[in-house]
This record gives sequence, C-alpha cells and structure tokens, in this order.
Amino acid sequence: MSDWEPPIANIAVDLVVLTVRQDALHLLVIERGIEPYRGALALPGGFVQEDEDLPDAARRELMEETRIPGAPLHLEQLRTYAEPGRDPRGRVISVAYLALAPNLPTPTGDTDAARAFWMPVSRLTGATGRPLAFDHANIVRDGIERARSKLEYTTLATTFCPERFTITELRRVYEVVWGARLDARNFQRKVLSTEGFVVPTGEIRRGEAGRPARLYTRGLATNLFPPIAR
Amino acid sequence: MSDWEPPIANIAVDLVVLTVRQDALHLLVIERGIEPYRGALALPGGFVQEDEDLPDAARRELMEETRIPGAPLHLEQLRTYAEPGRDPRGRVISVAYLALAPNLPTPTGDTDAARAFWMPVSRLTGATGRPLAFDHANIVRDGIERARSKLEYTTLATTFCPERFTITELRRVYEVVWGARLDARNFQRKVLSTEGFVVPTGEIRRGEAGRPARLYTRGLATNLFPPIAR
DNA sequence: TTAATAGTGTCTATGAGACAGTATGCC
DNA sequence: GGCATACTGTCTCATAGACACTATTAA
Repeated sequence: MSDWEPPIANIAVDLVVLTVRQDALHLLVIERGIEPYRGALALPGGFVQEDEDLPDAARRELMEETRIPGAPLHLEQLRTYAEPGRDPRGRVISVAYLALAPNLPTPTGDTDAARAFWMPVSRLTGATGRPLAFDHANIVRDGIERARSKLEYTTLATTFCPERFTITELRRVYEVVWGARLDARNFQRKVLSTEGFVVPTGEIRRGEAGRPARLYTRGLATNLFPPIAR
Repeated sequence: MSDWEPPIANIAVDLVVLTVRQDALHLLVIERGIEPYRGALALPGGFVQEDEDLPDAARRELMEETRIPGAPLHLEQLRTYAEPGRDPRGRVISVAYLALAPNLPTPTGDTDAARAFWMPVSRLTGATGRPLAFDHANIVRDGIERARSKLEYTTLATTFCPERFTITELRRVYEVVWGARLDARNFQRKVLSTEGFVVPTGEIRRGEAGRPARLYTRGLATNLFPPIAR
C-alpha cells in the first residue's frame, strides 16, 4: 500500500429495494428532481456522510427519500460500482445495497429532490420501460439476479411476506420473482419438510373463497438444503 | 441523491489471492515495510488512481507488489469494507477482490514498501498465526468462504489447477479448500458426467508411481448443476 | 511380485417432478 | 349443490453416497 494521497472520489450508496405487490415484482424508484438526469427515474440513494457506516447511510437515505415506516426486513451489500465516468459530475463510487421488503404502503416521500414510488420491474426491463439514470439499470439487473438466486438456497422469500402468511402466498413470491409456475403440491411438500423454513401458528385465514388456509410465520432457518430448483 | 459534496474518503483495493500448493490452501500476503502496521502481514493492495477502474487497480497492485508473471485466472469483486476507523490514517473505503490462481512461483516482489510471499491459511486462522493488519482478517475470512461456496456450484476449482491436470489433482483442490475428504470414485463419476467441466486431452501422465493418469483441460462450462456437496 | 495410484461397476436411499384425489370453506 | 381453493398421497426417475473390484505402471 503506497503513501497517503488526497481522496479522489465521492462515496455513495444506492438501494435496490424489491417487494411483491399485486402479483408482480416491484422496485422502489425515485423521480429525480435535480440535475443531472432531472426527471429521470433512479434508485434511492445518496452520498455517505463523514464517519457514517454504509448500512446506516443506506437506511438513512431510504427513510429520507421514501418515508416508509419500518425498516426493510433484509438489507445486504450487493456490489460496488466505480467505473470512471458513471456520474457526469465527477468520480463517484457507489456501493449498492439490496433490500427486500413485504408489501409496504406507497411511499410518501416527496422532497424537492425526489419523488418515490413503486414500479413493476416489467416496466423497467422491457423495451417500453423508462430508462434509469446513471448505470442504475445494471445495478437493478444485478440486484434482481441476486434476489432470484438467493430464493433458491435461502429462506429469504419469507421477507417478502407479511408477518403471517399462507403457503400459497409464499409460493406466489417464488412464482413472481422467478417468473415461473411452481407445482403447488410439490412446493407444499418441500416447504413443510424443510425444518425451520416456516412455523405453523395454528391460525386459519378465512373469509376468502375456497378452503381456509393455515397461517405460518418465518422459521429460524436461513439456508435451504437441498435448494429449490428454479 | 443530495447535492455535490467534497470527497470524504480514499478508495483502495485489497486482494485475497488464493492458491493451492503443497496440498494446502495458501494466501498471498505482504509484510508491510511502512507505517501503519509496519512489519505486520497484510493483503496486497493500494489506492485507486484517478480515472482508474477497480479491476485495473487490482491487477496493477498485484503486479507492483508481487511481480508474479501472468495474471491470475480468476478475479472477481468480493465485498466493500468501509467501516469508519478501519484505517488509522483516516477514512479508507476498500473494495476487496478475490483472485484464484494455480500454483505460481514464489513472488519476487520486494519493494521498499512490502515483501510478498505465500502463507498457508492454516497459519493465519489458527491461534498461533500472525495477526493481519487493518480488518484484513475479516476480508480473508470472507474471501475463503466465497471460494469454498463457489467450488460447490461453479467450475472454479479448475482455476487452481495448471493448464493440464488429472482428476485426482482436481479432487485435491476440493479437499484442500474444503478441508474434507471426498470419495475418489464418486468424484470421478460426478466430474466426468458434468458436461463441459473438463475436457480430455488424450495425453497421459507417466513417470510417477501407480497407474498413469489421463490429463484434462478446463471445459467451457462455468456452472455446476447439480452442485457438488461440501 | 509388490506397492501405489487410476479407473469402472453396483447397490440403495433420498428426493424432485409429474400427477390424482380428498377436504373445507363460501355462494 | 357447485365452485374455488387448500391440502394429502402415489409413482417414477435421477442421482448422491457408500462400497469392491480391476487396470496399469514403477520399483
């Protein structure tokens, strides 16, 4: 390691916040109110403050820009994006975080800098979608891919669910995130035979059409072995 | 994203370079020749230069500090470490990279700043090991864990092997990295039945005791499905 | 001939995937 | 009763894991 030199870059955090609502995978985006990319869609995020740790900065930016009560259930570091030229203002190194949350209310964050809302990812990846600012499209792609693969071998799917959920709701999470159909019977067997994936509450959800469903909570297990095939 | 502010931190890259030699997993370390942590062991790395991309910085530092001819076969971003206080000189954000290499010659890098050499990881993790500078012990732990899990579901083990290798050599890589015995017969069957993992060269290695072994090269496959259980 | 390593074959238990039927609510 | 959804059960095929034998060299 060479001698001490003056800092060359700003440090930012950007968040890929995913949720499942209305049977579709949604991403939390902001509409930028300032230059550069004014009016474009972007990920929530911002510069890290002095003596501020990165997860703290991520949570702070999320609160400031979205005003969503209650932190997301899962927050993990995704990757760092540092290509020179990725920000027209100068060199910015962005540490991206991936957050998974249950179906939260529509954010009310509406500062002068940004307006936040949920956007179906299908309207971002397709050709008809609005482009994202900076290199955020790459970050989103990486975040979604991380989420998809983590559903295979971890119990993270439950973080998309409310406190109490049915097996069918859990399966819908998989189907929506993966964009594929799963056999309800095999899925049921797999989930219930995996120790610590879900815990029965004894409660029953009634009121909807069809046979009432048992309600479960998240179990203590974090890893799935064997994994669930995509 | 808020308004532009002055940079608050330096950007560094640090490398976890792993190899298998003498039937043991080895880490490339440097002995620091300058303060702080002068005389302590540390990971190769250094500050990122203006307009320099991170992978380029990683390769440059590796060359400068180790003078090992030929780049490592695999280089991937590991994680970013940014906790305030991790460097006594001031705030430094370090983007760690994981590199896997075949059994390379002992590095000749011996600048005034650092002296580089291979160290068995068993002498770093145990209680008898020399401590590493900064938070590099955490980085090494994360790097080794990444390597271990990637052997399960990717063909990365071949990057620890020379250009031509035997199935037994490949199995040794798994055994050394995982610290566990594998059944030679089941391993053979698994590797050869996975399309594109290894490609037979038709050559035979003779001269050693026992029946001569067939030589293989890396195949085109990158992922293993189903994975190899640890 | 013996030692040492390379490679092949067989059996079994487990689990994924495909599929049919039963249970229990609301209308 | 009819419909919709929840849940249980069965069969088959693939494969991981355990284990024994044969093949081919050097000393």
